[in-house]
Amino acid sequence: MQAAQRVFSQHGYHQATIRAIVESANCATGTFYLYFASKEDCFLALMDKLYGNIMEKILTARRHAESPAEKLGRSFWAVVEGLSRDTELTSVVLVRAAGANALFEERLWRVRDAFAQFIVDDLRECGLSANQARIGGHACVGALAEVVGVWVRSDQSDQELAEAFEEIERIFWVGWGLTQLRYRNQDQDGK
Amino acid sequence: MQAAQRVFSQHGYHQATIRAIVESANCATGTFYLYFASKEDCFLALMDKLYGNIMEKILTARRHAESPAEKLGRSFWAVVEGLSRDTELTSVVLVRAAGANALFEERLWRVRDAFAQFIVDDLRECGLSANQARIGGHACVGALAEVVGVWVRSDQSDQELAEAFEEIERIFWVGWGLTQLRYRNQDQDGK
Amino acid sequence: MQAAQRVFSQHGYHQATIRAIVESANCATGTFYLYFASKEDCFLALMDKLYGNIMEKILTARRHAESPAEKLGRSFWAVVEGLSRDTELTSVVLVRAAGANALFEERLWRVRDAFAQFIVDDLRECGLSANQARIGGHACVGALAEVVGVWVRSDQSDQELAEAFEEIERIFWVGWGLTQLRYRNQDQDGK
Amino acid sequence: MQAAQRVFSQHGYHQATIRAIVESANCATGTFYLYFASKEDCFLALMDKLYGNIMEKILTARRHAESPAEKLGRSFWAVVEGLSRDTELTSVVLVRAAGANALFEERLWRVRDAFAQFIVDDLRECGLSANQARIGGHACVGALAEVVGVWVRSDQSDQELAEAFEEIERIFWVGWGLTQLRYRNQDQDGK
DNA sequence: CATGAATGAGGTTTCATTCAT
DNA sequence: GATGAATGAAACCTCATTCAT
Repeated sequence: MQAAQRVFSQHGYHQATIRAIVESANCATGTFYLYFASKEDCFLALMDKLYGNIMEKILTARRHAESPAEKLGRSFWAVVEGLSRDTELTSVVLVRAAGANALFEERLWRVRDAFAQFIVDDLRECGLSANQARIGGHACVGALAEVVGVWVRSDQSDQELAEAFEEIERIFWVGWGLTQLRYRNQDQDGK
Repeated sequence: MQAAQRVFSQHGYHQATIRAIVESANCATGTFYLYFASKEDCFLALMDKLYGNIMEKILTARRHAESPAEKLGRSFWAVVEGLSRDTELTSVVLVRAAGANALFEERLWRVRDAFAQFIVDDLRECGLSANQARIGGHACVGALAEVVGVWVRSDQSDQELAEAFEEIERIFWVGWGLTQLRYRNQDQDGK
Repeated sequence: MQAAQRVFSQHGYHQATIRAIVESANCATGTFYLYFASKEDCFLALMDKLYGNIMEKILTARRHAESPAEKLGRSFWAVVEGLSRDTELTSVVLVRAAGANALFEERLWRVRDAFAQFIVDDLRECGLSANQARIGGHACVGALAEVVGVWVRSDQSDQELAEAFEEIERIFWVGWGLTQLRYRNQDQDGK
Repeated sequence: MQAAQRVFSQHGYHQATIRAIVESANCATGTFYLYFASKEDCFLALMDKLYGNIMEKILTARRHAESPAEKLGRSFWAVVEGLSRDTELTSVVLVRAAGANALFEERLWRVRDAFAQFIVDDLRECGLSANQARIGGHACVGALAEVVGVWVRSDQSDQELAEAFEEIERIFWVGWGLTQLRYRNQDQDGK
């Protein structure tokens, strides 16, 4: 029934009607309400699904990392993997959620802050100042989100998104004065 | 009558009602429609106001720049000035517009792309590869937008936003291998 | 200022806005209300203008008639003259008034009944039964109104309307068993 | 749900509110929109209902007619039957539709023209000139519509309408020089 | 006399949600 | 569990009318 994400992805939250969702899912209106308490709840479930996926990947990645720099690198690529898994879902959550609803917005920011906080913590452990770390965390999340937004709109391949992330990684690593450890390549090898 | 931005800023586009706007403006419903063709038109006017402001600042700044690097630096700070002039307006356009309406979204991306394009052009002139320039442009816009989003939510001072921009400037300049010329300081002195 | 009839004629009563009327009259909204108490009042004034014209013509025509049959014939042609004088006004009153407003409708019927009553009275004097006279009166008014409606829509010439009236006159006169006295020709000659 | 015709009949198109209609139908506002796309659509459905009824009766009547004169006579009485079936509906369509809306008006004229055309065709076949036939068709439709309008306003019995039609038939048949075949009587006998 | 910005009641329409079947 | 007809609150927008200038 999560093919509601198709409708949200195409029309956005407010333009999407329950009717369109259930038609897309080939079921009746009432059936929708067996699985979701409300339209809002359905959207939140989609948000949670994406963020759950990503957070899980991040946490797994970090468990296997031995240095702060490795944690940073692996977290970074965990996000890429999570976002590029399902373009539609990513589009819904990253692009359609923002101005739709106070609750979505709040949750969206909470998760972006959480992602940023991982980076901030790692940067601190890598020796950067509190200010540099804090700003760097948000800047990095913003940069990633923007290229994902561009990628989602333009229907580029996963490969192109990965290249963009590599360049962002390069910029930030150099900017932060870190030696780049290319965890991404190792991830790819492992696959 | 643009104190409609107050209501949009507080409630977002869809939750904002014409009634709330006119009550906030101490006028009648019909009066609103003397100045705006529709609710959508009103919101677009706010978007155009902010973007007009910023674009004007950028273009002015670029006219006085002599090197690509200077253009890049001055454009960067023009955006800061434009965004920090009016927190409420910035919040409306950057945060509330995204998922509200297909038209807003499209216009929002168009402007973000336009901003990114300035950076891309300058980076190309500075000798970076097409790919690096393109990705760098979007990444930079994303980083700036993110810290503005954080700033807007947290009611920090303009000074704190400026510091964040300085750090972002530093990261990207180093990441791009450019020598930083600190146009911002000169701008500030000039004021 | 009665060029309000232009707007009513083009758009009908409800679709016509005061704004359109005053723009067409090159004056301000307030000025409209110096001459008419309300939109309804303005429309009623147009109705009264047309019916006043016609009624006056009828009464004049009847004063010069010596026999019931002559009264009938002359009344008949007075209506034609009145209606064909100003196509636009005729269109407004005959076509646009009907379903627009209870008051218009009531007045419209009152006048049609008044016209019919002239015919009824004359037919009675010509010896027809009460029933025949009553039905004949209404039928005749209806027939005339219909061809006027067709004429108004099709922008035919006055001559064509006159021909249609002649044929209607012929049908009814024969149907009523009256010898036709061709008062119309005499009217035309007099002009 | 076509008891919306009750409200249209009482108040006319513009004065009739959806609220009044649904209150009269003892249902909710939304329910109205389950069955009609809009207020206009609802009114058009009523128009089509009446005209569909009448047209069907006419076509049936004409199929069983053997001579042009018989077709003419039978068509004539088919209209009477159709109009007198439901006073309210007739009142809505014939009286309330005219000036209410450009679309209604256009459709109203189209149907009146269609009715007139039947008569015109038959008259041609009966040997009348093109001009006589054309004018006669419209005049006849107008005469019928007028007496129906009077009848609707005065709450007379069906019998009185039928008598009026008989007299109109008589006038036009004599006026056209046709021998009257009294198809109506046969219809009535057959019932 | 003339103006036209301001008014605000009231209309149509949408759509998330419910609940009897 | 599944259905979908019914609900009705609430939103946007129009436009005849007023009145201070």
